[in-house]
Amino acid sequence: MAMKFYTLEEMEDRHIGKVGTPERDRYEQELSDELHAYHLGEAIKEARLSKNMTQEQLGEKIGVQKSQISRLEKGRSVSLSSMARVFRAMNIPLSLEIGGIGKVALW
Amino acid sequence: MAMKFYTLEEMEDRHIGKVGTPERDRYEQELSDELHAYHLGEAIKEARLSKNMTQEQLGEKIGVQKSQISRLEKGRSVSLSSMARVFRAMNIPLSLEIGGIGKVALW
DNA sequence: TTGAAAGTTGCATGTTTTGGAAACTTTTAC
DNA sequence: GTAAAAGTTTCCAAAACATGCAACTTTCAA
Repeated sequence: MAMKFYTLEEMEDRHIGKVGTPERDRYEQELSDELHAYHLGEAIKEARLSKNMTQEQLGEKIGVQKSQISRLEKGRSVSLSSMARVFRAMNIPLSLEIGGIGKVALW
Repeated sequence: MAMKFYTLEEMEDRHIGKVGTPERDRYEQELSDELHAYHLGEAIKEARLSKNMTQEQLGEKIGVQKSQISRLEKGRSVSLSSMARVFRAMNIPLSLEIGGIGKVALW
């Protein structure tokens, strides 16, 4: 008995919605959010290591436990506040760059 | 009867904690978060206007009501996801610039 | 001045983040 | 190979966010 196979795109179209619909945009947004959270976490870690700190030390600095730092570095959707707090503690400049508009310092 | 007056700094020291303590740092962090949220809101608005869109149109684009856009522009601590979603909808590049580390594209 | 369009706010509610504790796992130095 | 240090994960409660909806206010053009 022959079986029909689908491409990832076909499945996404069928189950999430066609490209261009708000639902689909939302889905792709979430996907990329995770990717970015990942990168952000990496960045935090890189920064921390560049300052020769352990998660615990960084945690102390901003008043949270090391587990919290671990979570941030693991990058499960890090908030702007967290980012700002962490980089500020390390005295590393952090800003948002908005194409054609300008930069917004985050701390 | 004479009355003692205090400077803002004195009050902050007394009621929130001396500068340098985690509590105090947290407090000042929150203060600046608000400031930034404000700027971020402004930035969203500026971007939206630069694209000649109403809050309602932008809302439609990302699948939320105009009230939501209003709130974002009013800027009560906007999340990274929101920022990304909004600027992405307007096709405006958005990235985080981390001093000495690099840039992280947010969408 | 008035009606429509644009923007803001209160309320209710579901979701996401935050954070501490403590257990568990991985890495590192002897 | 062991013990300590560093990092991760789970459990769970509290705070912060996101949102729709509907009423309200402001802005603006005719």
